[in-house]
Amino acid sequence: MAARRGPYFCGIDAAMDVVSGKWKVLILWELADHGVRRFAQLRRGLPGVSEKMLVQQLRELEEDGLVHREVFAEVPPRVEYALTDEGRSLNEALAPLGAWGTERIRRIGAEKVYAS
Amino acid sequence: MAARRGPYFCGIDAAMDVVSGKWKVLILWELADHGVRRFAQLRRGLPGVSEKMLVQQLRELEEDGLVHREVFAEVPPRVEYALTDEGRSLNEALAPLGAWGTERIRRIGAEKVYAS
DNA sequence: AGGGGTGCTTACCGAAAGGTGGGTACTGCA
DNA sequence: TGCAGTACCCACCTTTCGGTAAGCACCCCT
Repeated sequence: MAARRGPYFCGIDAAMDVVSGKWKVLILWELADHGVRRFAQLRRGLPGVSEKMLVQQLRELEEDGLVHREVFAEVPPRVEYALTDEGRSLNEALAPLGAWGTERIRRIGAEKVYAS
Repeated sequence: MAARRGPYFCGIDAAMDVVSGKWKVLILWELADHGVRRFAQLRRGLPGVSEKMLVQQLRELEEDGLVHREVFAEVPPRVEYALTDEGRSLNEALAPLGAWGTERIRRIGAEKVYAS
């Protein structure tokens, strides 16, 4: 990921920078839905994601301050992911876009196949 | 561009599909700002965009029904671009995201360099 | 006659994104 | 004994994205 972080043309540009990545918004969505999630739970919640991609996107979201990562020194290892305040506010800002997309799916008839 | 158009996990997924592309949201923004724009006007309004990319992104936005393209059989040729109703509604859905991005820019201090 | 503007198209190329398949160190269960 | 689960990391490879440069067909201005 290109790690731009500015300079930006405008706000949307900045937001898109942080949110671009095949799984980012889906991860945000999943975390907003369930609160705290473990790695394997996210993996199961996002059908089709590879482990590499999931790690990568989570790390980037963490770097950008949207996701909080907490490691428990246990065996077997446990790592929990949750949204930060900024992540939650981003999700709220994404909500209208999600609604628009849902409307669009309805219009063009592209059904979702995966259970949420 | 991968031309997915479904199946989607959810609304955001669908919206992101339509909006992903380096210049798409900027084009939408520009058209929302000025109403009708000609090719060269858009080009000048988006510093750094190449002609190829601008054509490509405009065509995709047109295919997705967000932008209306009207060709006038004149010489020199004239082509006008404008948002469709769906494009306008997408822009409205993007507004909160834009606001979030602006807030974020303020927080992390990544200044925009280009005049809007 | 030459340069610039109009709105594109095509070919090529490098970089980046994303997928595949392996390995790790440890435990619990059968 | 051997397989599954935990949460990753690594090297490699392919696909896609986006940029560069050129051409086109016609016009106007100087």
